Amino acid sequence: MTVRTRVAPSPTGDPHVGTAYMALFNRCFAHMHGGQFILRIEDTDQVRSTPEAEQAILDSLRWLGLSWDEGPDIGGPSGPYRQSERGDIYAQYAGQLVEAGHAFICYRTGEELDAMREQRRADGNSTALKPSDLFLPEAEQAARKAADAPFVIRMIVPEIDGACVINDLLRGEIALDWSMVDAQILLKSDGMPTYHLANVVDDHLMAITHVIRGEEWINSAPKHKLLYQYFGWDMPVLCHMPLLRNPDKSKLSKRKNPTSILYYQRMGFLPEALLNYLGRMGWSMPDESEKFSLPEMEAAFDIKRVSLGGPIFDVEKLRWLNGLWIRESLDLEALAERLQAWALNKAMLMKVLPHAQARMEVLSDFVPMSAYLASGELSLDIAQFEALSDPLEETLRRMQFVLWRLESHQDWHRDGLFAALKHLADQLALKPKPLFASLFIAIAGSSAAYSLPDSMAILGPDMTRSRLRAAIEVLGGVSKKALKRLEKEYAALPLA
RNA sequence: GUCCCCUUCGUCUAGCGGCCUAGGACACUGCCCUUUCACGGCGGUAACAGGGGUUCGAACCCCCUAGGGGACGCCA
Repeated sequence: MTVRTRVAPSPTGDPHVGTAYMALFNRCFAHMHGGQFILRIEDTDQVRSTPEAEQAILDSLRWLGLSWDEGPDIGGPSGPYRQSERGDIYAQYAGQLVEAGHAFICYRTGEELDAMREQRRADGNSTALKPSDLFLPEAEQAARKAADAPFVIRMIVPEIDGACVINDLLRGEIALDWSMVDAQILLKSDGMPTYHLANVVDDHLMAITHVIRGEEWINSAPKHKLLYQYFGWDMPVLCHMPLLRNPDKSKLSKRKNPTSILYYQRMGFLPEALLNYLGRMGWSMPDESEKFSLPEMEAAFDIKRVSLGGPIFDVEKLRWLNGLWIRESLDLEALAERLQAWALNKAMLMKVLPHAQARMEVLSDFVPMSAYLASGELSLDIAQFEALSDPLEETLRRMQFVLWRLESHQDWHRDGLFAALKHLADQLALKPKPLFASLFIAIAGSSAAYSLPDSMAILGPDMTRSRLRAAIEVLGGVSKKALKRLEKEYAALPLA
């Protein structure tokens, strides 16, 4: 038996706890059956994927203590041939389907697709576009081909009433209407495969027998089943895990919660505890013990003990569990080592010292002036914001704008951060100084701190965002109504 | 809007037809321990979404309703 999990780099390059969650359960499942556990990086989007992002994922999974078996190298997009041959093996398979009449070449433009989807939605139908919707008259097809227009390869899907039955290891049979299944793009116009094609081809070539993935994939299972039929390959057993949730029950997202493994690392969670906590999400030990190690979990693992309700990621309980690990599983010596590895080390000092040196008179000055860089959450007081010259409402508004700006910000280095903040200040017709004043309090807990972009760069994206969110709460929070209004204002900001 | 999945304390969960007056853990809270704060110990508040069936018997099986979530991309 060979089990695989697929990990995808996030747009910002942060390794996501959801990835670790899936990897953990895949690993335990493989162990339960004495099989192999393969990790495959899904990396066919040339915009978001970078080698650094891939490396960050692998590093953080290793930090957690997860390991995996090396599967056969099939040279796909994330294999060593990535740069030179890119998606060539997938183009070959897609071409094979076209020849067999299971897929077709589609020259439809984005505008045409949008119009068709809009029409279908207006009619109260699903927005799934079928092959017959997409076919062009022969002359038009020939004309676009002659004009060298960009094209994609799409799969042929049934246009019948009735349902496709999928077997799920935990849920049993699931019937999904064919009407919801669209003529999925298999090969993009850049020649790279979509997830659906890559997924099926990879799993076949790597002899994968079981796939454990997130619930979000249930709806595309019919496409995958169809592809296996078209190719004449055996389909792996599917098992869909529940999705980790934010406290408001929506799918865990960085907009509402810190989701990066790096954040939890930086916050000072032990890898054992984080992994332990993930193991308690939707799963329990037969004896209901709360604290257990990876080997203990593997030894007791049974996929049938997965409960299907989407668990809310509760940082409070994670903290408690982490405390348990610190108290019960580390002696003083080990704890000292953990602290050094965490932040009390020379590398960290070298990052901070350039900013500290000019401000120090005695060595002991260093500790209070740098504490905010190592701290977790700061304890802020609304009085600190009241002392500023701006009204609280205005401070709150700016804080929210900054948070939104940084949520989509990718270049997490001092210059890029400064540029982003400066740009926002320009849009707001402000000098940087008044904008920065409240940010200093949010980020450093005081107006006396190292420079803002430097501080943010050292704190990292999730910690920075988390502190901004905390500041917004201290300022009274943003109601749903206010949020709508602010979103409008934010969208209407001049480009400056 | 269309389809799919899910539904036990605020949260994570145990439970897979009688052992349930529903158990454990976090959080909250009372007491004890303690020079403080934690830790630890002993208690407490708190849940089977609602309505119909099936059954001698239902948290557990079936149906309906409601609620939540997900999917509907040249993202994965």
